Amino acid sequence: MITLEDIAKKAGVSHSTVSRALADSPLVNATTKAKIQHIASESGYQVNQVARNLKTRSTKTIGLVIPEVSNPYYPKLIQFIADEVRASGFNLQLHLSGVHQEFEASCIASLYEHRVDGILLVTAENGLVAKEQVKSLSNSQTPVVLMGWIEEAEHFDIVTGNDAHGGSLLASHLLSLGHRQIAIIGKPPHRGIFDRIHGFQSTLKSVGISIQHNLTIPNSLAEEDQEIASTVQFLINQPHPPTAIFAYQDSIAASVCKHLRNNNVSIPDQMTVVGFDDIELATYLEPQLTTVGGHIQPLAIDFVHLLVEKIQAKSNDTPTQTRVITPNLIIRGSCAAPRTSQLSLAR
Amino acid sequence: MITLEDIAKKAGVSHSTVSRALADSPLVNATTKAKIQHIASESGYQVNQVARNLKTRSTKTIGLVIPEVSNPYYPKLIQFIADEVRASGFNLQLHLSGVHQEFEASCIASLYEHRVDGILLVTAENGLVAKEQVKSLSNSQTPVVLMGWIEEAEHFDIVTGNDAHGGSLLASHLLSLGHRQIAIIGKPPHRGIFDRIHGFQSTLKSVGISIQHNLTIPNSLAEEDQEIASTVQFLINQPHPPTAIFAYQDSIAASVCKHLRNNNVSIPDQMTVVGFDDIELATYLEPQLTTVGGHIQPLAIDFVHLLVEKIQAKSNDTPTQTRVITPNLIIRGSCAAPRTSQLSLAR
DNA sequence: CAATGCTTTGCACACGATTGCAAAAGCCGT
DNA sequence: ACGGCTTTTGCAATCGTGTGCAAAGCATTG
Repeated sequence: MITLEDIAKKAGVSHSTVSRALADSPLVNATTKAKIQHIASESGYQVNQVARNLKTRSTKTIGLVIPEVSNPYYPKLIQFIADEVRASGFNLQLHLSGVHQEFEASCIASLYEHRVDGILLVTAENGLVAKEQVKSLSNSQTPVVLMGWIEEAEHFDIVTGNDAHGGSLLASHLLSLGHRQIAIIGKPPHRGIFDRIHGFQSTLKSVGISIQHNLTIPNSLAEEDQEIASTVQFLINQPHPPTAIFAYQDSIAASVCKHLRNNNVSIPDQMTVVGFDDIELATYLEPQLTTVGGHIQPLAIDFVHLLVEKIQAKSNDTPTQTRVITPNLIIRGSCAAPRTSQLSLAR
Repeated sequence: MITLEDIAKKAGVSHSTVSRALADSPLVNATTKAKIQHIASESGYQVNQVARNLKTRSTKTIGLVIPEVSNPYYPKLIQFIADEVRASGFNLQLHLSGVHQEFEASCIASLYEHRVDGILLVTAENGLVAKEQVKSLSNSQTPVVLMGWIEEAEHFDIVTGNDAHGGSLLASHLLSLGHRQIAIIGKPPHRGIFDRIHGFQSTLKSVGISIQHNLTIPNSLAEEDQEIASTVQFLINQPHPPTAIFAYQDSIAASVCKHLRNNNVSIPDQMTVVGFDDIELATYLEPQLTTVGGHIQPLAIDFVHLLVEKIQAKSNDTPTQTRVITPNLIIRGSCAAPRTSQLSLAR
C-alpha cells in the first residue's frame, strides 16, 4: 500500500509536506506542491480514509438503516436518499435491519462503532425498536433522524408523511364518484400505517358512512397473499358487496386486483380499487392504480437535509423537529362511479 | 467518546489489559477480565472500529457496487447478497454506480480508500467501465469479483447466469406449445443480455424458424415504455402477426402485457408472452408471467463465497474463476397454444 | 551586512486500538 | 530464603494522517 511517507521519499520532502500539498494547503510552495501532486497521481496514491477518519474524528459518512429491499417502496426511497446524500458530499453506508427490524439494534451498534457522522433510521411495523440506543446516541455525539411512525415522537427528530391526509384524499375521491359501500383491506400492522386508514375512515364518517373493515395482515408475505385472496372472496360474496376497496399499500392493492381478476370481477367496472404510495408497480397494473403519492422524494430530501443540519450544528442542544410531507392524489384508471348492485347482479 | 483508556483508569489497569480482556484473551486473569468486561458494558463502551481497522489493516467489510435499485431485479439481488455477507461475518458497504455506471470508478475509488477487504461489482449495459482500476486492485491486495457481462472475461473472477440456456428453455417451451410466429421485443443493450436472445434464437433456428426482431431499447425509461407501446402496435397490426412475444426482462414483459391490453389483445388467448428473471412483478401480472428464474439466489451466494475465498486465500496468485449458474423454466399463465391467425381474425 | 519579517518545511505528537516483549508478580519446591 | 517457572501486567511501538509549533530559508530594507 502506498502511503504519504512513500511519496515523501520520492519527492525528497517530509510526509507532512505531502499531506499539506495533497490538501492543497497554501502553506506549501506552489512548485513543490505541483511536483508532489504529480508524483502522487503518478504512483496511484489513494488516501487511507481509515487513518484520516481516525485522526480527524469524522468519517463524512451517513448510515442508513432500512428494514429490507423486497418491498418496492424501500428501493424507491433508497434511490432518492442515496442521490441526496451524494449531493451533500457524504458517503452512504446502508444496513438492512430485517423485515421485522430484528437487526435494528446491531445495525446501529455497527454504525456507531464505525463512527458515522449521523444516522438515518427508517422504522417499520415495530416502531423504534432500539429506542434506548438511539437516545444515548443523540445524547452523545451522533445525530439520528427517524422516518416513519414512532412512539414518544416528541423526543426525536422525525420526518414523516401526512398519511392521514392521504387517506382523506382517497376517501373524498371515492365519495365524489358516488361510492357508499366501501371496504378497507388490511388491518394495519402498526400505528404509522394506521394513520392512512384513520384519515380515510374519519372522512367517510364525517358524511355518515361506516366501513366494512376486515382482514388481518400476518407476518409472512406468502400468507399475506393467501389472506388477501380469501378476504377478497369474502367481500365479493356478501349480500351487499362493496363497490370500492382501499388497500393501504400499492403492493397490497396489486394483490387485491390479482384476486379480483381471479374471481372474474372487472376493474373498475365492477369494483374500484385504490392504493397508497405510488410505486412503479401501480403503473404496471391494468388498469393503472389510483393512489396517493409524490411524497417519497420530498421525504428523502428532508430526511437527509435535517440530518446534515444536525451534523453541522454540532451543538446537540438544538430542539427536536418533526417535518411532515403531504402527499397528492394521483388519479388513474382503477376507479369509476359505482353502478347499483353491480356485483350482485353480475353473479 | 469512551476509549480503552477510560475503562483502564476505572479498572486501575493499563489500556493493553483492557484490550486483551475485551478480546477474551487467555493472557488476562479470569477475575480481572470479568471485572473489566463488567465495567466496559456498564459504561457503554463501543469499540472504535476506525482505530481497530487502522491497526489491524483489515476492515471485515465487503463493498458492493451495483448500478441502481429502481430496476426491481437489483433489490432482489441485494437482499440475497446482504444475507450471505452477514452470514459470512462481514459488513456490507453498498455503493450505487448509476443507471449507466457513471459513478462506477468513483465507487471503486471510495471503497479502496476505505480499505474494504474485497469488492463485489455488478456490471450493467456498459460492461466493466473501470477496467484498469479493477485490474490494479486485483494486482495489489484487494480482491474483486464481478457479476454480469464483461469483455476479456478470462482475466477476472466472474459469476454469471447461463442466459443462453435460459433463452433456449423459453424457445423450446414455445415450440412445444406449437408457436411458429415468434417476435422478440428489445434489441439487447449489451452483450450480456444478448446471450438470452442468442440462446433463444439459436434454438428456434435449429428447427428452421426465423424471427421477427424489432425495437431498440433507448436509454431513458420513459422513452422505453413509449417505444414498447409503438412496437407492440406495429407487431399486432402486421398481416401475419406473431403468436408469441419474448421480452428479455420481466419488467419489459410487464410493459408489453400492459400495451397488449391497451390494444384489447388478451393474454394468453390471443398472444403468448414470456419474460426473464422471475422478479416479484411476474406474479402480480394477470395472467402471471411464464419466465426463467431461480438463478438470482445461487448467483448471490456464489458471488459472496467466491469473494470470501479470495479474501481468505490472501495469496493473490490463485487463478481466476468463472462460475456459471443455470436458471430454470417457470411456467405460469401467460402462455397457451396458438390458434390459427387468432389475431388477424379477431380484428 | 545585519536585522527583520514572511514563507516554507520538518519535527513530533495525537487519534484509539493491537501486540511483541520485558518486567513484575505469584507459586512452588528445596 | 532463594532460584526457577508460570501467570499476569505494562511499556512502547505501530498502523497512516493531520496539524501546532519551532526552525530554517529567503527576501527585503535600513
